[in-house]
This record gives sequence, structure tokens and C-alpha cells, in this order.
Amino acid sequence: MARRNDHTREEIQGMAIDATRTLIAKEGLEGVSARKVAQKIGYTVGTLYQNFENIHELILHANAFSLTQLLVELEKVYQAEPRALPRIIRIANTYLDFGQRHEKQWIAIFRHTLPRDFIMPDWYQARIDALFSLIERAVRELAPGRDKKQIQLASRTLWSSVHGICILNIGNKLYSDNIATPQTLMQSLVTHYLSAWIQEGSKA
Amino acid sequence: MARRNDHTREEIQGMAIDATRTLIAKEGLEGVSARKVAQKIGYTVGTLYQNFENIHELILHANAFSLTQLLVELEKVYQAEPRALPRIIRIANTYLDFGQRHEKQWIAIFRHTLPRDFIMPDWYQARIDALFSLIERAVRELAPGRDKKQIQLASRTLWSSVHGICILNIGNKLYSDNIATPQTLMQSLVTHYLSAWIQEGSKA
DNA sequence: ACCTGAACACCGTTCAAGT
DNA sequence: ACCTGAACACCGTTCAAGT
Repeated sequence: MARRNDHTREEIQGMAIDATRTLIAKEGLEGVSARKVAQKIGYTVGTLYQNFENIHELILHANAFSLTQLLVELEKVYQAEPRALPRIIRIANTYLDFGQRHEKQWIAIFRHTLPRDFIMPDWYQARIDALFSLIERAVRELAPGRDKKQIQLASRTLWSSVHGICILNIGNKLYSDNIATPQTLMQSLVTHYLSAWIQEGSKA
Repeated sequence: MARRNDHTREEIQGMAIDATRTLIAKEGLEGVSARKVAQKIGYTVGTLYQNFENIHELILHANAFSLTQLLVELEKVYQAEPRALPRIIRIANTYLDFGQRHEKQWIAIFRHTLPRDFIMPDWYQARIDALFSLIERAVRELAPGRDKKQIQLASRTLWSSVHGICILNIGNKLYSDNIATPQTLMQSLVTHYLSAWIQEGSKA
């Protein structure tokens, strides 16, 4: 063996990322291993390591794919709803819903940790930034009078909180006795937080 | 070797849990392995597995210890501040602060995942319950007129959100440009959410 | 140039064998 | 009864050797 040249570098990378995505979707982050990915694409681990620095880079590519899917959904909702308050509520619910529909992929994004010396690639950071910028836009249109710092503070606070509800929803130890659905919590969070925040702004 | 009997079963278990705690504090959850723990206490892996079902049980004991520390701090704050609103704000800040002071331990609690077939032990679940019950008490005293379901909904919403801010604080990709400290976000969340929630209650 | 497969240093877990 | 240490089936990662 050797010198097969069945696929270009780019093809092998694409196949490996796809295989990683499938593994995450089926078995979760823990189900991913270099050997399994290699076997799935018909090459050996050695080849995998000629195409990726390490296993983290591979997982990061798979997670970036999920983030892009999420971003597309959120942008669609943003476009579909012009009214500022219903818009941000729908965005929060879409975020929550995405986590429920793609549970394994969602967990893979937030559970995966990079080694200390690993520098987050630009193409990954860009997706995180896009997510926060979408929220910031939505919050700004809710209160156009506020200055940039206030908008930033509110959108980060709100989104950390929305994220917290999503996280504890997936661990789902919390809503044991079908008392409160995560959707109810989300509704409670967004409406209460924002109504007080808007009111505070109209006073100034 | 064999038949050393230097320590009782209970002593070995205690030593192993301590060693695990030390490993988590120094190297994080990823730094824990059965072989390392065994070596630290002067026994072999075999002995470890006669005292614990698996590595997860060991980690759960270490995490339960951290949860107890956290609970003690929160209870102290609860006792020290009788006014309902300042009390819950201080509890939220203590929660955030604990996560910052014991970062590795904190991450170990929320990052550790059990195998699907592993049933959460009672003594662990009890600590989680105690945490939520403390928050629920604090929220109830803020609005004694509300019925139980409303209190539960509000305290779960609030605490998921508080938790979300703590989580994203520790990943700390978010507050890159020292614009907003996590304390500022926490303040914004708790005051806005609760002021709207209390106001809603006084209308009914 | 491309790919392999063995090697290294690790995992969690089990269990026959020793005292 | 208590403890060991080798074994099994896995990891991530590297690299000499083959074509």
C-alpha cells in the first residue's frame, strides 16, 4: 500500500469532517476517535494526522458546521419577524429548540475543550462572533436609543441566561416533575428581563 | 505482596477521594485517572476498583465535596443578610465568585458526565436538591404572596440564568475587551429579572 | 509524494494468582 | 480476605518504512 491518491487532500479532509459529524450525531462527542474516523473514511490514522493537526481540529470543524446550521436558522427567524420584541423571543426559542433537536451536536459544541496551547482558529471564532452579533442587533432594535455599551451589556447578559436555560434543559435533571417546560422558563426570562430593561431606558 | 491491611476500607476510600480532589484542583478533570489516584495513595488500580464501582463514582465523591463547600458558603450568606432582595443578589454573586475561586473544581462538577446506565446516587442528588431549595427559599421570601408553582418557575429561571453567566464567564471568551465584568452581567440579570417579576406579582 | 502500520505512552476495567 | 500485576481493549500521536 501507499500512493493511492484516490482523493485529494481537500476530499480527504471533507470526508473526515463528515465522518466526525456522523459519529457525534450517533454516539456523541465521546464516540469520536481518530481511529474510528480513519476507519470510516477508509484510511489509516497516519493519513488523518497528515490532514489535521490533531483530533481537536477535526472536532472543531464538525462543531463549526453545527454552528453554521444554527446561525442559518437564527438568521431566517430574524428575517421572518420584523417586530423587535417578538423577534428576540422567537430567536431565543429557536436557540432552545435547536439544542433539543440536535442534542448531541449541541453538547459537542459546548462540552468540547481545547488544550491550553491550542489557539482558537479564526474561522471558528468568526461563527461565535456572528452569533453574538445577531443577538446584539436584535437587542439594539429593541431599544435604539441606548448607547453601544448598554446594548452590549444587555445582549450578553440575556444571551448568557438563555444559554444557561438551554444547558440545564439538556442535563434535564431540573424539570423532573413536568411542572415547568424549558419553553416556560425561556418565556419568563426574556419577557421579564427585557421589560425591566426597556422600562429603565425610557426613564433616562 | 498482598494482605497489607495498613488501612481500613473507609480509610482507603477517603484517601482516594482526597487524591482525586487534589488532582482535580491541580490538573482539572482531565488530569484524573485511576492509575494516578492509585499511585498517589500507594495502592494499585486493582485495590481502587475494590473500593469504587468505577472512576465516575470517585469523581462524583470529589464533586460532592465541592458542592458541599459551595452550599456552606451560600448558607452563610443567606444567614448573614436578612433583606430579601440584597440576599438573593449576594447569593448570586457568591455563586459566581465560588466558580472563579475554585475554577477547576467548578468545571469538574458541570463538565463531568455519567455513562447512560449510571444511576445518580442519592447522596449526590441530595446536594443538587439542597442548592435549588436554597434558591427557592430566597425567592419565596422575596414574594411571599406567590403560589408554589410561580416560585418554582421563577427560581429555576433565575438560577439557570445565573448559572449561564457563570459558565460563559469561565469559558471567558465573551468579555474579551474588559467592557463588562461578569459581576456587571450578574447585577443586570438579577435586578432586571426580579424587578419585573415582583411588579407582575403586585398587580395580581 | 502519499500512505501504512507498528510503536509509544497512555486510558478504564477485570481477574487469576499470590500471601 | 486483601492486594497485586498482568492482561484486554481501547485512546492520541509519531514516524520509519514501503511504493
